[in-house]
Amino acid sequence: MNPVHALEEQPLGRVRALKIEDFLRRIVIFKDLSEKSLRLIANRIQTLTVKKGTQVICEDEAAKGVFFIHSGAVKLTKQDESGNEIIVCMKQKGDVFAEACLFSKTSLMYPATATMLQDGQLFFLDKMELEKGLHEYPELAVQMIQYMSDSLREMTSTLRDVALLDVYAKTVKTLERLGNKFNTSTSRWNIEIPLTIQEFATVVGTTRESVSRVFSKLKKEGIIDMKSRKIIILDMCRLCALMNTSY
Amino acid sequence: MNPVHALEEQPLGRVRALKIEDFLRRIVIFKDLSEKSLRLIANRIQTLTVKKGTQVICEDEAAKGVFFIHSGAVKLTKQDESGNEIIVCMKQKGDVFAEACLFSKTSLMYPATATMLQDGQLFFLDKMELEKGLHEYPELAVQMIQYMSDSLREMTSTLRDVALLDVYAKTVKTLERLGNKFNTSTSRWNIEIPLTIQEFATVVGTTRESVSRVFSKLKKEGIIDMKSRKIIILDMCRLCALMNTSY
DNA sequence: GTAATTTTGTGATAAACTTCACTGTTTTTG
DNA sequence: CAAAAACAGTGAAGTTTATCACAAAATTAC
Repeated sequence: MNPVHALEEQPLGRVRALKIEDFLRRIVIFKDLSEKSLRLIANRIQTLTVKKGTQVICEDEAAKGVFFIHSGAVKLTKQDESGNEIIVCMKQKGDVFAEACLFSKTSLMYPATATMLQDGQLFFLDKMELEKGLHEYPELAVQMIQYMSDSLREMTSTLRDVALLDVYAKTVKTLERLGNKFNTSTSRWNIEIPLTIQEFATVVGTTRESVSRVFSKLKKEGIIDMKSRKIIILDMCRLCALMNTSY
Repeated sequence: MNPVHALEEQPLGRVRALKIEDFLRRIVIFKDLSEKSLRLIANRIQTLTVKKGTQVICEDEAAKGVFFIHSGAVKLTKQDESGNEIIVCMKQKGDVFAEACLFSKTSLMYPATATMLQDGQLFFLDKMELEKGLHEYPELAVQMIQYMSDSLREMTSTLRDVALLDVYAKTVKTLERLGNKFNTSTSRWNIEIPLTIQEFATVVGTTRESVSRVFSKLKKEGIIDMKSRKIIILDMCRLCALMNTSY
């Protein structure tokens, strides 16, 4: 029933015995936690190895706990009654998800469905354990508030874009946003996450055909390119310029 | 420059001298705070009396602090470059707003514009003071996390609706949502906040004309009514039923 | 490496929604 | 309470976007 139990739990190879704390340090909300507190939390953490396409949690399932991404990427989606989907957020290494279930009295369910976009490893922490931790370690609570502040901020901006912009502008803005978030030091602006046009369209909140048409234009102008499910932004300057001009 | 300073500060009549703590208790995040902690926070609180239509904060203004609503209602809006507006959230007595500026390193600006929908009184707390409080009082931090969890949850649902539903369904859902949130004990499902159709349309994320057409239908069917800027939901059952049928 | 499967591109058509224009109604203001 | 201002209703026209259909390309699986 619960996907978490269905997932293969694996001790991070030989590394686990060494120091799971070192991995937790890379999670944004744990970065400033004291050694001692971190060790106590590390004891409660479960490690999960998950393949691309696996649905980690489902939006109508009882919320058991919170996830941290050690590697890989995750899309958070919601559906309407007819099964249409929107990606409300994408998360990557260092991020937290399902945090909206903390202390929630509004609902005992997860707020969204989470699906792996790449193979990766997740840390899982039981809701009650994390809640206890937040009570006991103010540094942790502060980090969580900071993380949630940023999430709220990002989401209000997304809401504005989805509600007010036309397909062309939304697509360009999404490209810019993802290019800024999911690049690596070696690839300055590429979106280092495998995304089909279909999936990209559900981030934008439109159809694959509409996105395909916009992409065709941008490719012709030499602004973007696609190689093996990854979007390459060839000219970020010109891409940004598109948003400020009336096209 | 800063609206906060431009607002009339007024000592809540003769009441201030008595106990501002009693008023703070009605703010959701302070409800379980210890007497002592609450008293310390109360000392830092500024009280503001604000008229309907006043813009309390602006989305491109440096974030000075967080607001709590003692009475009245507030709309939080964002705009795109062309000046089109969307209401990302509506808040009422007991609620907090501008909380997304806490600890934020992403931006030093407020995340949205806040405008009074009714005359009311607000409490203002400097960002740094509240951050200090969150470090010192774990109960407060926990309440804040809970509040933010609920906000995140609500916002992801809003995003789904705005992105996936058609105007008719969005309008009906918005009616239902506001009816559940802004009623009073005496009026079971009415929206006890003065809203023009124009404003309602910016909550839904569409034009006033479109909402007007939907409202016309719903009035004709005896499901809703409007009296002096307030929406009356005559038949909540039938309204909800509309969302589950293919109309 | 080839077949099977999935994904994509694009024209044509249809539907939904916005915009415009204007009249009528309600609310506010002095 | 009357005049002014703001807001609302509605048809018609125009635009944008979704949907459909199908061929082509890319990716995955064996």
